[in-house]
This record gives sequence, C-alpha cells and structure tokens, in this order.
Amino acid sequence: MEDVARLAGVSTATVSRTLRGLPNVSEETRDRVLQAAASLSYVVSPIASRLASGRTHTVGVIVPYASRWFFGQIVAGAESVLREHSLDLLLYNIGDIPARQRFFGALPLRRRVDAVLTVAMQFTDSEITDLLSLGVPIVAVGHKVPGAGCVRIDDVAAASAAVQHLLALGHRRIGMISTFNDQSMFLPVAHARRRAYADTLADAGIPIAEELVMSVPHGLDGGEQAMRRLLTLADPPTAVFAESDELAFGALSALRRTGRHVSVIGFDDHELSALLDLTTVRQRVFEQGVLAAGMLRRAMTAGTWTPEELLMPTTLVLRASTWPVAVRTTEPG
Amino acid sequence: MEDVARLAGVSTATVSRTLRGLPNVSEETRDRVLQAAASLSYVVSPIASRLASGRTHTVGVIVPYASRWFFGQIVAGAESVLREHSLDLLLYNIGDIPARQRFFGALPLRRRVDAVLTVAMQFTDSEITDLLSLGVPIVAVGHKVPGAGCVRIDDVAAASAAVQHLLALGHRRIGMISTFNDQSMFLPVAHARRRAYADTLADAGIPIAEELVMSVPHGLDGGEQAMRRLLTLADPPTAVFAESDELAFGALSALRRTGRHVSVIGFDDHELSALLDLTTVRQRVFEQGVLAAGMLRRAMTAGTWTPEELLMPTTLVLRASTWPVAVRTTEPG
DNA sequence: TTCCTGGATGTAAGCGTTTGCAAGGTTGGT
DNA sequence: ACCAACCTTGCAAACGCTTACATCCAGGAA
Repeated sequence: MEDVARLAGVSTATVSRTLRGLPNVSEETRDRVLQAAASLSYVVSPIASRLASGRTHTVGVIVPYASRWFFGQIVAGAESVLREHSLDLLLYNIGDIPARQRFFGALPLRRRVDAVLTVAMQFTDSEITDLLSLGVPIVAVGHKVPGAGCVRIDDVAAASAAVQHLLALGHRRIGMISTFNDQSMFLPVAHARRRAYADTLADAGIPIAEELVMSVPHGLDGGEQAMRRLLTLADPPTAVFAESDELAFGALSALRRTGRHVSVIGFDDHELSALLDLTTVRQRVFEQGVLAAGMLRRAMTAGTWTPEELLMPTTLVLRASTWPVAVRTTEPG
Repeated sequence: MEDVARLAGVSTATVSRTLRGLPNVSEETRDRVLQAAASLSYVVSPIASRLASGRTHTVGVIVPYASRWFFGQIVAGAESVLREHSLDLLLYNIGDIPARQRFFGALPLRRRVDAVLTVAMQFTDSEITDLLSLGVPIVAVGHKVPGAGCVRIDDVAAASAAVQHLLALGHRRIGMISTFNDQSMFLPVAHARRRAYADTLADAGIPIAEELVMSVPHGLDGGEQAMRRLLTLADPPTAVFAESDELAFGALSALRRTGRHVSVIGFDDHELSALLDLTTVRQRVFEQGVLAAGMLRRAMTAGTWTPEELLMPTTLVLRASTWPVAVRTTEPG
C-alpha cells in the first residue's frame, strides 16, 4: 500500500480511503490511486485490514453433515450471497460427538467471524450460551434457537399434512421413521415432526402404537434398518412417514429387497425423489440458505440487530410411492 | 494477551511462546501462563497472529458445484483433516461464468490462503498462471494441473473398463452421455472418459457413431435429455455409458418414463446408485478429499513442496442396470 | 478583507500478535 | 574460580492496514 501511495503521490490514508470507496476523496485523486494500484496489481491484505478494522467479513457456517444433500443446498445457497458481497464462508462440520466437543471446547469462532449460520443443529443450553457469547448475529436454518434469527418451515403443519395425506388414502396403521435423539442431533425437526405425527393420528382418533415409531441415525442405512424392523412386526404398517427423503430412500430400498409393499412419504423433495417416485413434502432448501445469509449480511452491516423469523412455505408433492390402502393389500398396481 | 502476561507475571513474548507450544519455556512458567489464560478464558486472535506471522492457516477450496454429491464428499473429506489440524477451510463455489470471472478478476485468494484445493475444475492456461502466481501449494482432485499436486483415478482405465463391461455383455451399439465442454467445465474427466470410450470401441473393432455421443450439462436433467435424444434415433443404442452417476440417474429416469429398456452404466458409485440398481465404476470420493487435504497440509508445514500425484483405485460394481444384449430386446426380465 | 465552513488530505496511533536479538541466570568443564 | 554454552525471558520492532484527529485550502458570507 505504501508503494501505491508513493506512486500516486498521496498518503496511505488516502489510498485506503480510495480503495474502500469512501466518499471523501476527490475524483482526480481517486483515479490516480486506482491507476497506481492497478499498475502494481495491488490488493489490500484482508488480514491486516481485519486486524485494523476489527471486522472479519467472515461468516461461520456450522453443519452436522456437510456432504448430505440438504446441507449442501443450504451451504451453496448461503455461499452464493456471501460471495456476492465478498464475505468469506468458513465451514465447520461438527457431525459427531468428538468434533462437537472440540468445537465447543475451543470455540474456534471466537474473534474469527462476524456472524454465524447454523443448520439444523440441536444445541444444548450451554452450547447456545457459548454461541451467544460470541456476540455476533446468529441465524439458524431449520429450527428456532433462542436469541438467534431463524429461517425455517412450519414443521408441524408440514408433517401433519404428510400424515393427513396417508390418512386420506385410508391408511390407519401408519409408521414413522425418525432420527435418533441420542447424539442430540437433528432433534429440532425430529421432535416437531414426530409430535405432528402423533397429534395428527390422535386427532383422527387413531391410537399411537409405540412400536411403529422408529428412531435411527440419519441417512439411507438408517431408513433401511427402520423399514426392515417395521416389516418384522406382527402387524406391520401399511404406510410410513419418513422424517426425510434420505430416510425414505432407505425405506424404499428395504421394501424393494424384501418385495413388500408399503406406502412411503418422505420430507424435503430431494433432487432424486422424482426419479424414485417418492411422495414427499417439498421445501425450498437452497433458498433458505440464501435468505439466511441475507439476514446475516443485513445484521452485519446494520450494526444493530433484532432476530427475525422467516417461515417458508411447503408443498405436498404426490407421486407413486403412496397409494390407497385397499388397492395394494396383495399386489402393487 | 497483555492481561494474561500481567496475570502470569511474564512478558507477552513468553505468553505467545507458551500458547504456541514452543519448546523453550520452562515448565513452571508454562503452567502459570496456561492457568492465567484459562482463568481469563483467553484465546489468541487468529487475525493478529496471521498478520504477524504471515501465515494464514487457511486452505481455499474451489469447486464448480458445491451442492453436488461428488463435491460435497470431497469437501467433507478435506474438512475433516483440515479441522483436525485447526486449519480453516474457505469455500469458493465458481460454477458459472460470471462467478468465474469475478473470481479470477479479483483473485480473492491473494494474501488470504496458504494453500489451494481445486476439485474437478478445468482451468484455462491463464487461469492456471493466476493460481500459480499465488505462490502457494495447489492440489487438484480429479485431474492434473501443471505445477500442482494431484489426487485422482485413472479415468481412462476406469472408463475403458466400463465400456468393456458393456462389450462383454454383447452390446455393439453403445452410446455415451458426456458433459458439455462449452463452459470449460468438467472437461478434465469428460475428455479422458470420452477418449477411453472411443478407444475401447475402436479396439473392439466397432466404428464410432457420432450421433451416439451426447454432450449435456451435468446433472439429472442433462442425463434425461441425453437419453431422450438417444431414444429418438433411428437405430438407438442398446447400452449407454454415462460420465457420472447423476447423468445415469437422469438416463434411467428417461427410460422409465418412456418405458424403453437400455443398459446403463454410470461412474462414481453415488450413494443412491445401489438403491437405483445402477451398474457403475466405484471410486472413493471422500477419501480423495482426505488425501488431497493431507497433501496440502504436509506441503504447508514443510515449507518446501514438490507436487506429487496420487492415483486411487476404482472398481466395477455390477448391478441390475446392465444386462446382456440379447435378453431384453423386447421386455425386461 | 476577514471569518467561517466544509471538503480533501496527511499524520500517527493503534489493532494483537510474532520473532530477532540481547540480557540474565545456570550448569558444567577445566 | 573462571569461562563457555545453553536455556529462559524480556524488549521492541515489525506485520499492513484503519481511523481519529489535525491541517490545509478554497469558497462564501458578512
């Protein structure tokens, strides 16, 4: 920067002002500085700039499973808006207990980010305290976090719609594939969706059968296990509501291998759900990443910030994986 | 840090040395400093530390499609090893032309990262020059980049094996679904796999039919379009080799909708390929991310660095999407 | 002419570390 | 008892910016 200042015949202060587009620089000087900077192909050191200004221009993004479809979409969505405003995106994947402990033990975000985006993470109270102690705006995608902004869907309503769809098809014995709450992962949506399942059945006057609710780790394998177990029941369900499409995929896989026929409805509208003909509840995932990042960006620039909550719509997408209960008691159509 | 120094009764220099685990600090002093730091719950400012030391402890990761399965796997793999060594991962998603231009126009990596990981990106010569001008170690996953390290598979051999599998099943009219080279995206693997396809057919004495090679954008839609076009041919292929599983999924989708039957082999062994019964060429994607990050980490710590090349094995995974040519001329089994 | 105002620019003090160098203190060999 | 060698520690100068404050200058009002 000194070189640029010398070449333009001004002070480094003026160079700094020019390069950041501050208003109080004369046009003539501005041109001279920009030209000098260009000819030296100079760029400011973001690190020095951060140290001096105290702003990191970085958003920390915390996800439990970076490689899963849902999270990839959110991250990509957030990345697109952050990049556009030249903000850095620092990715933290804390899917297992050790990673989580390391994360909250060291809290590497301290002094490192101006904002935090968390995606479908269930935090303990102390973890939330830790996060809030960072003193930066936080936005959660997928569920509420006290003190943080939030972009999500109405999980209860959406899950309820899914179960109602099965009820409307005449199903009365309806199973649910839900995720573990052991590792306190995924609980936010799991909890809401499970409750919606129970309430909706109760409203329809159907008693809840404990054995029809499976708790498995998230992913294909989990879904497959769950469905296998459901199929071994003396009175297996005629329909199953899966907490996510990936779980539903696993369920479909189990069904195909065993040759059994059970209606399955998923949740998310995964990119491949159409191909697999999975009835599901669609939510716009990428866009949630976009909106969350936008919310953070505004909070960062405004200085002040009151957490907002954004509710995204969902749609029931009907495909061939669900059918009326009567039709396939023996054989699929 | 000053506070810690004061509380421990030493200078900031000693605190710094202690906190970084340098050897020349007496045990007694070390304990005192650590205790002081803990009681003040102090952490060093990474930014100040970076400015002073000149090292960013950050790896820039450049991907074309952050949300696609393959890239998610690589990123997750890399993240796991970087996090373990407390290195930051800065994600750049430059999938479209504008993003790419912005990226190479400003070259935001300058002064910002100690190493670069690129995933399946086809760069122009000038772009490679730009990247090398950063003066940091670079590792490419998926293909060679001159001057950079490399973790990849033998695309030619693997693709050849795929085509040979189809040949062995008796297919003679074999199509290929490949990706665009318009946006100079994906060319590295596209090129190698397409050449392998052509050479393998040629070796078998089969003339290449231009109309059997489709170029489409990557993704499900691309695969679907490609297969639809292939099916409209007067003499459609009996088998198709898709450059990636996602393209193959699209192809399967088109087949299902049109009720036609064509053998399809994919590439990657996507997480859902088993469910869709797709014959494919398996490669260990996550692990490639791990290895690439490890390579970079070593390069960063060593100071010196000569690009290495790592070749990962691939396996042909036989499933139900490919069958002998004679069997299904009329109806699937 | 004088004073005031406001915009453009320069000066220099941070920002919170790292690190080369020097100083002081120990230890052990002679 | 003396000196070399080594280990521990402190001092202070970077690192490359930002920014509060001071300065200067031109133009307008009185």
